[in-house]
Amino acid sequence: MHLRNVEIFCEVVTRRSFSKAAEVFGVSQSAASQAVMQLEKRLNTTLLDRSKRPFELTQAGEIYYQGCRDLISQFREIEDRVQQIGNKVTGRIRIAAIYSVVLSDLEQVARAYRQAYPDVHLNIEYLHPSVVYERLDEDECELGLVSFPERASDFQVIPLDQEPIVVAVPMGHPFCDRTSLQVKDLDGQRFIGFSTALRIRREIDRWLRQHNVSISMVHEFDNVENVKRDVEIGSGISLLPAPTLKREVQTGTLHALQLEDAHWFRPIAILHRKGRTLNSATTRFVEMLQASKSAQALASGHSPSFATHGTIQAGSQAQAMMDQNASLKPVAAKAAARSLEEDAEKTVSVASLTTT
Amino acid sequence: MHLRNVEIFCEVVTRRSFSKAAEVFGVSQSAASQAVMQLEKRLNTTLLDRSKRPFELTQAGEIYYQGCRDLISQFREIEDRVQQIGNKVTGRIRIAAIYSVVLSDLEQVARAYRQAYPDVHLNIEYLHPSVVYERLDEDECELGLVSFPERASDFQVIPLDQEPIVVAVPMGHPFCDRTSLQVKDLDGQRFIGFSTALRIRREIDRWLRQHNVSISMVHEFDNVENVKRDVEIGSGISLLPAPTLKREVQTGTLHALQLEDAHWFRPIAILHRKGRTLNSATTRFVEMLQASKSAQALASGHSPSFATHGTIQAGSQAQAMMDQNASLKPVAAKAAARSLEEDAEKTVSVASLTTT
DNA sequence: TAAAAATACTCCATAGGTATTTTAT
DNA sequence: ATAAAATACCTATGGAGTATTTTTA
Repeated sequence: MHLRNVEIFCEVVTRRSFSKAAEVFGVSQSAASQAVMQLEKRLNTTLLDRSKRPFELTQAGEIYYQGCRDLISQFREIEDRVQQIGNKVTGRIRIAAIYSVVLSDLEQVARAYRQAYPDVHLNIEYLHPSVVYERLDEDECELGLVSFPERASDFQVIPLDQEPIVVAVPMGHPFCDRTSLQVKDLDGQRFIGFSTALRIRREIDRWLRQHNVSISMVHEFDNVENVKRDVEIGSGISLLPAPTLKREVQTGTLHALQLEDAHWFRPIAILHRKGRTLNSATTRFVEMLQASKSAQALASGHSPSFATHGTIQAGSQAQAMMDQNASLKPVAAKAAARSLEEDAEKTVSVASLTTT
Repeated sequence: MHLRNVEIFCEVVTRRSFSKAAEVFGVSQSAASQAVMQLEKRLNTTLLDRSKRPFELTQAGEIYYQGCRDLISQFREIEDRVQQIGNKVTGRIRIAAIYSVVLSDLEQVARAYRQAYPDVHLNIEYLHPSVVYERLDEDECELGLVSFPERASDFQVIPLDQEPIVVAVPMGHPFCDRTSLQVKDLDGQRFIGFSTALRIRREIDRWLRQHNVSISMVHEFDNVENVKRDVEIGSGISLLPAPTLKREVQTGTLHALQLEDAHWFRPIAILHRKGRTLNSATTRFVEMLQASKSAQALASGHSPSFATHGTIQAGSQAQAMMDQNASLKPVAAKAAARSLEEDAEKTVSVASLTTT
């Protein structure tokens, strides 16, 4: 009996889907189906009630699932402990990130990480904030990447970044001539914003209120991509975290303006369950993320948290912020090279934890 | 990665031998070797230091073994819980019995059990008493069968039987004419006995002393088979538990005589670790063992513990005691038949827990 | 030298893929 | 009608056996 079948079963159950689970493990839907059927054959029981869609767990399935979930994570922990002796990094990291975490950033770190630790199965999913918290709650991911982290008692919060909030304006907008604005300039503008369900919207509302600025919210979206598209077609302007505008500024489809007299930031943080000790693979990923942020800060000549200290930079700072990522690549690449050398000294072929 | 490989690895470690472990799992030595090597390949580590004989665990191997041992028993427990829903009995029972537990008895129950629960992997080993306790201590067996159970605080003691002690005499011995003896008749006899390391020897010594009978111990052995052989060739007589003489009396190579004025018994008990809750397979086995004893008692017209109540039977009681087993067969067979029917109603092929 | 484990080589079972059918909404 | 899961079928991998070599005490 393959332990992998048990893993697949658990994934099938948590995802309530064979195909989704199959995807996670990089196998065909057929394989996932067969894996579960094999378990059922071995136990001579039916674990899932397939007469419903989505399927339901049978009593046996419930017991099996509850038991095996723990078991598998225990097993992973043992394997991790063994690997630590040889300073090897293997295992699995599942990351649940909010949509608006700058993809290029995270993906760049991920690429570097995969190169540095090819034996780690790294999986990143971009989800709605509430789903990210769900995933963490259900122990279905090792790390969560969120903005405005809620300080729930059972999550460990690791601050990662403070993203400056800048003004996004469409090309051709009167503001385009300027490189920075005052908050009062925003008064009376047509705004594209986030839906009130999102924390960032509530923060922005609060900030504007504090500055006695009133805007007219013409459109609301629950994700940053739609906001940007709407700004691009001239529906209005918006307040957005600088890094989320990187691509649009580079391609010249949007203009970003710094606010001179506001120190508004979107805090980004890494979350993980307090109960579960992070395996070394995950620890390394966190370190790499933090390192990439420090490198960015260094390159742009300020600490990531400079704003909280009130230092105000002059000139086209918003622009500089958006170019931060340029510095990441060499740093990550170096880390990757070093680690690969280390591995090469000891071994040629390294079996992957989850694919063998 | 097969979970079975982990099981094999653990067995290899506890037995400190690939071949022994292979035997336990009913596979070739080669397979056991390959199983461990596969784990090592997956972990990309060496778990065993094979440059020593017997091999030693590496640091990694130690960690892996310690972790997996628990894990596997947890996994078994989960599977057992799942099976209990369908009233199915699967799993593994490893029994460590002392040499002198009447083989025919235990083996008959085992045969009936295997028929009743074909999906249980039942393994019985006959060992020196001290090794039985070791096995229990190391959690390397589910049940121990011993005589004169030590009441260690971490073992649960289930009394199973009280075997009457009878006098074994060779054919042609003066006692052969008689059907029973008095204790005083033993005075001055040449005796074949157990080595003083065995509890039964110390008990017999004590009994004889209490009756002011002195014998001359001419030979000592640490197992009952040698004692019997020595009595057969006329070296002397002996005091032995009645059931151990069954075969010899039937084949007429030895004579067994009851003692009229002594109520000497060898208590047989089942032991198991208090920590570990018995799985249902093991519980059933215990029940079947107890049932077989009750059936014997019924057939021979007395309760197994009758002697403790002082009832003395007349006539060739020793003979009757030795025929007890005759009644076991039908009872066990019936139980087997019933259970097979039950299973047949639900399923045709049942995968074995440990062989799939 | 003897016993135990590793290895070479082989065969067969089966895991898992693709393509298709079945099933539940 | 559609999306998802089960199934049929096929292939390639690898699990496990026998026979042999290697290794350690």
